[in-house]
Amino acid sequence: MTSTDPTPPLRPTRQRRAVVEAMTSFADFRSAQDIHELLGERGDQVGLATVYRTLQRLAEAGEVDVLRTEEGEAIYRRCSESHHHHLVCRSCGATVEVEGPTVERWTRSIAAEHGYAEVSHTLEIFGTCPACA
Amino acid sequence: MTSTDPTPPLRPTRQRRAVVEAMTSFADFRSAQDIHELLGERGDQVGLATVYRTLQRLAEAGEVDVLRTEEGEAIYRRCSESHHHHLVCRSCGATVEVEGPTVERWTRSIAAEHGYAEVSHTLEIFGTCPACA
DNA sequence: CTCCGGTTTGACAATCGTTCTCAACTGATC
DNA sequence: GATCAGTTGAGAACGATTGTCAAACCGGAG
Repeated sequence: MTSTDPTPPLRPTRQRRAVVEAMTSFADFRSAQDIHELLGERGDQVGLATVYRTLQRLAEAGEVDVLRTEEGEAIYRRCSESHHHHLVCRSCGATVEVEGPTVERWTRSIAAEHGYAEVSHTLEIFGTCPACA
Repeated sequence: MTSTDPTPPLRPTRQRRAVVEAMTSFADFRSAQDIHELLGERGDQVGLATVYRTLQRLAEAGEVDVLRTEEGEAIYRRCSESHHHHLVCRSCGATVEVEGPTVERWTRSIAAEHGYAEVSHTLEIFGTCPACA
């Protein structure tokens, strides 16, 4: 913890590039397995373990968002860098990134009111999108 | 789907009572396995599968809240009946139920703005409680 | 009280998403 | 082209959760 690199150099391998690229090919949340399958169909053979590893890295780096389905499965989606939330269609998965000072302020004040520090929060909105209505 | 009971009668067995009672003995979120263990320590021997089943029933009935840990594990906690959210201590798990019209209004308006209907949402706030600070 | 049919239980197997292992491989560097 | 840390992938291992199914249980009818 004194002088070692916290993040060792990342090599831009064929597999990593393939995963990153695949992430740009859809706009909703997909599971690691889905993405693995998608890669296969495209002809980019990538091991399942590698897909998991890569998604993890991307998530840590804040380049993809991770959500949990009701069943506890992790699902991923590329995302913008700033803090935001999602409005997700329950039926087709169509996702809109949303943000706004209102919630941020509200959560902060609620936390402060109870003396909680280092506040973070998760918020997802679900609904039926216009196309699926 | 025509005349069958959607919810067959629930029998108040020893096991079910034990689980319900155990749920009142702590205020933070616990995993099914934790609760199973807790029951064992108390002397209330209940099968793990039964604990899972019972917690599921309770959750469906809205008598307990279910959350997912970062790792995807389901954790449970008894809760009040009305819609609310949680302010959870990252370090000790101490939980406060919070609510307020602000977020409810905000999510509704955001959803409306994008034409999403039948809106619901999940929101959890994490922080360090005063005792752990 | 006893019998009966549906409910519940629990030990154990089976799923399934995810992570681990480890030998083979790759790419940047000298 | 030799070197070496970072990577990969096949398959085993894991851990939470759910399914299976025979035995135990319960409450009402007789």
